[in-house]
Amino acid sequence: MSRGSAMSRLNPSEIEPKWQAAWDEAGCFAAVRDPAKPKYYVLEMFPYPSGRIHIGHVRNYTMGDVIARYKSSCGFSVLHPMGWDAFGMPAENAAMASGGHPKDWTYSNIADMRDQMKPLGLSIDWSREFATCDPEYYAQQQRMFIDMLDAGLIYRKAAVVNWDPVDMTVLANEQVEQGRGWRSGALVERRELTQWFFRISDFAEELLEALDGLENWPEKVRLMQANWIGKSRGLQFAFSLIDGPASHDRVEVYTTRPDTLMGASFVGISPDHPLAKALEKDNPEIAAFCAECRRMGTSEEELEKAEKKGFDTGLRVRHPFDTAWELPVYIANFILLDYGTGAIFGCPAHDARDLEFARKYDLPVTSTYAPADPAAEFVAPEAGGEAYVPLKSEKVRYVKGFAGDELQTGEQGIDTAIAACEEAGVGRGVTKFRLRDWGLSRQRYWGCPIPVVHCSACGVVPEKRENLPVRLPDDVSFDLPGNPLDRHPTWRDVPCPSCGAPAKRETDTMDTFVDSSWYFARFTAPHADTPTIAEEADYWMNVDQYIGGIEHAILHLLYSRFFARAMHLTGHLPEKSKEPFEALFTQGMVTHEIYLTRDENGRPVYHLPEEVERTEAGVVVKATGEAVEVVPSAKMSKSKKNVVDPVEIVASYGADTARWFVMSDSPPERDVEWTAAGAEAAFKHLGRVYRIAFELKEAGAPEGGAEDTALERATHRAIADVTEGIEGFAFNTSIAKLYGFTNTIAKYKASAGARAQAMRVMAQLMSPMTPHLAEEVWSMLGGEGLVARAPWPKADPAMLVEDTVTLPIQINGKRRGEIEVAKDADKATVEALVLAHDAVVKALDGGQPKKLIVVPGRIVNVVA
RNA sequence: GCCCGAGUGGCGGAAUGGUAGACGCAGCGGAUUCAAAAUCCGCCGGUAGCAAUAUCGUGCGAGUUCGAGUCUCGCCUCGGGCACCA
Repeated sequence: MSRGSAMSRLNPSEIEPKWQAAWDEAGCFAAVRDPAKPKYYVLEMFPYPSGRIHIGHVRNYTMGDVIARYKSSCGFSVLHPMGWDAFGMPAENAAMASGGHPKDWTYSNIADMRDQMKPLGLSIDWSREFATCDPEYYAQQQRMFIDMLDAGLIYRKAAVVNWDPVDMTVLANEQVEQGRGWRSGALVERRELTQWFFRISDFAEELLEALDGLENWPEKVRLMQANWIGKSRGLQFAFSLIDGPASHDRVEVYTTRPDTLMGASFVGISPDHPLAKALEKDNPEIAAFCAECRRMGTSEEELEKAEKKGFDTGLRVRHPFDTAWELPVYIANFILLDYGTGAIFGCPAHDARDLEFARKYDLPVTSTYAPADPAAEFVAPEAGGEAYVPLKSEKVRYVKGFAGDELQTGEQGIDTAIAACEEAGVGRGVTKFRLRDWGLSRQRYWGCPIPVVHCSACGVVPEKRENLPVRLPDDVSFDLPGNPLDRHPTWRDVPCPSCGAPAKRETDTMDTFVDSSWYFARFTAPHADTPTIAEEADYWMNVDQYIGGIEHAILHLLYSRFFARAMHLTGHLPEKSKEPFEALFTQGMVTHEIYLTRDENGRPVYHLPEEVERTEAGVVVKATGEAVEVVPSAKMSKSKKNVVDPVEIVASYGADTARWFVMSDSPPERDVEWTAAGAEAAFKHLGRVYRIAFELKEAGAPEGGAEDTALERATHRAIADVTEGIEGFAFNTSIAKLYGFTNTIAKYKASAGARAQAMRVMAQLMSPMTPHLAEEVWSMLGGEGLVARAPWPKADPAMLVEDTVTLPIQINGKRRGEIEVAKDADKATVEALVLAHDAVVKALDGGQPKKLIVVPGRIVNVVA
C-alpha cells in the first residue's frame, strides 16, 4: 500500500494520541475560575476502582464529556473532574482472598484504570483528581465529622447488625446468603452494637419539601425519594395492657389507618420491642421465638419476603373504645422496631399481610368498610375473600366506622377518625416518617477512621483538630477473623485528648457513603487544607449536571442532599448548595448477550463473546462446534463472561468509535446492548466522514455549485437538530441527524467551498462525541486553531424555514391522502383544498363533513 | 412482599395527542473489480394483490378523543432499589 493511500484512511492509533497531546499542551481542560465567564460544572458519578474500566463507564463518562465539551464551546468555564470512590469492602476481600494490602490493591487499581481511561480522550481536568482513601481527603472528612458532632448532627445509639459468629465480623446484607455468612457458612445472628448515626431524620420534612424544587431531576427519582422518606399522618395511641410484666401497663401503637380501629383483631410487637424483651426473660418459649426472629437478616426485603410468623404472648390488651373487648398480643417477625413505635394493631380485613397472619392464627376478621356501591361484585374478607384495600381517595361505605359519614373516602375516614380519637382522649394525630437515621459505623479496616477516643473518665472525646488525620495504620494483616484495627498492638492505645489519661481509639470506620456524600464539593478545591474554600465553592458550586446510574436514585443522592445541608450548617458550603445537584440524569446500563452451554450435570458453562461464532446453523463454540444458548441483553457480569472490555475496543477501533457507538444506538436513560456489528458500523461511518474530508482536501469537489444554498440550509438544519439533541440528552437522535447530514453532503452537488464549510460544521457538531476525528477534519479543511476551542455554531432561523408543507388528510382518523400547501396558508384555503380532494369528495359522496379539523402545519381530519 | 421504571419491524431504536417505523444494523438486489476486500446505488413491518391499493399492526384487555405508541384504569413480562455492595 502506498503512503498516500495509507493516509486516505482513518487511522485512530495515529491521530488520537496526537490530538490528546495537543489538548494537553494547550491546557484545554484545566478548570479556571474566571469570574468574567459563566461556569458549568459537569460531574459523572466517580467510579469504584475495581481495576478494569467497563463499557458502562465509557458510556457514563462519554455522556459527561459530550456535555462538558459542548458547554465549553458555548463559552462556559467548565469544571469536569474525576476521582475514585476508593474505600470499601472489595479491597479487604481481595486482601483476605489473596493476601496483599488493601491500600496497595486500591492504588494499583487506580493506576490501571487511569491508564485505561486516558486514551478515551475525555476532557477531564486531571489536576483535580483524588481518591477518597487519600489521607488528605479523609483528614477533611474527619474534620467535618468533629464539626458535625459539635453541631449535634451526630449521635450514638444501639443498632442491630448481621453478625457472623465464626468469622467474628459484621456482614453486609449482600454477604448474607440464605441466612448464612458467605465465607464461613455460619448461621448469621442479629446483634446489637452501639453505633454512630447522622440525624438525617431531623431533616426528613425539609428533604421531602425541597424535592419540589429539583425541577431538572427525573420525576421518578423524586418520587422514589419521596416514598423513601415516607411521610405519613396517623394516630398514635396506647392499648392498656392487662396484667403485663412490671413497668409495662400499655402498648403504644401507631397506625396510618385509624378508621379501621373497629376492625382490630390483634396487637403485634417487634421481637426487639422492650415488652418482648421483658417477656423473654422468664419465658423460654418466647425467648426461643425471639431468638429465631433474630436469626433473620436485617434487610427489610428479607423481613418482607419471609413467612409471616407470630407468637401469642398470652397477654391481652383492652380496646380503647370498648374496655370489655380484649385483643391478644403477638410478637411478630415482620414488625420493625425502628418504624413507628415498633408495635401495631392488625386489621386483617384491610391489610393483606394482617389477613395472612389472622388466617394462620385463627384470629377474627372484621370489615370496617365495604365498596360504596352495594351492587358491586365483592367477596368480603370474612367470607374468604381477599383483603379489601381500595385507594385512599376512593369512596367506601363504612360498616363499622366510628367517625364521619357512612359514605366517605378513606382519606376523610382517617381525618375524622383522628379527630374523634383526639376528642375522646384516646390518642393524638401525629406525623411520622419512614426515613431512619443514617448509621455510619462500619466495623471494618478499609474506611475513614472515626476520629474519636473513648476515655474511661471523660467518655467519648473527639480527637483534637490539630492531630488530624487519624491515619489508618499500614501494618495490618487479614489472616485472622475480625477487624484488624481492634487487635492492632499500638494504634488503639492513645492518650485521652481531654485529660491525657490512657484511652482507646474508636475502631469503627465510616460508611463509604460518607466519602461519596461530599466529593463533588471537594473537587472545587481538591488540595485545600480545609474541606472546601469559600471562593472556590461559591464560584463552582452547584453541580450543573450530575450523571450516574439509576441504582443511586435513593441512598447516595439522599445522603448527599443531607450532607450538603450538614456542611452548610458547619460552614463548609454556601446556603445555595443545600441542594448540590441542579440537574440529574440517570443513564441505563450497557448489556450484552450471554453465551452458555451445559455440562453433563446441566449446569451452565459460560463463554466469552470471542469464543463463539455465528454460523448458518446458529451460534456455536468456535473450538468445539457445540451449540450455544444465547441469553439476550443481560447486565454485564464477570461470572457470566459477557463483559466487553473497552480497552480492546479502543485498541482495535479507536476511542472515537467506542464513544460514537455508546452514544448512538439507545436513548441514554435506557440500557444499551453492546454488539460487535454496532461497533463495526460506527467505525465505518467515522471512516466515511474522514474520507469525504480527505477527498475534498485532495481533489476539491467533483462538480459545480448548483446546490450550494440547499447544502447551506441543510447545514443550519443539522446545527439546530444536533444542538437540540445534546441539550435534551437525546444523543442518539443527534447522532441520527449527523448520519443524515453526512448523506446530504455526499449527495448534494455543491462547490468545494460550500462542502468545506459544511464539513467544518460537521467537525464541530461531531466534536463532543468524536473529538479526535473532529480535530483532524477541522485541521484538514482549514479550521482555525483547535475545534475544542472553537465557538459552537449557531443556526440561522431564517435558514430553517420551509416554504411549503405537506399536510396529510385523514378521513375519520385514517390517512387517505395529502396536500401541499404554503407554510403560512390560512385555514380557509386549506379547507377549500381539502374539500376538493378526490378522496374527500368520494368519502363525502356529495354530503357535508360532520366536522373538519385543521391543525395548521400538521394534519387535517375530515369526520364524514 | 413494598416502591420506581421499561415493553414499537429480524435487531438497536425515532415520533410537541396529529402521516408509526427517522437513523443505524442485519438481509436482499445492483454497480465497480479478473476476483475479492473496501466503496457506491436501490429495496426492505405482516397479510392479500401484477399493480394501484386495501387491511392488520407499538406487551395484553378496557376506556377518553375527530384522532392514542403517547393520556386513564386493570393485567403480563423484564429491569432498578429496599437502609452494611458501590
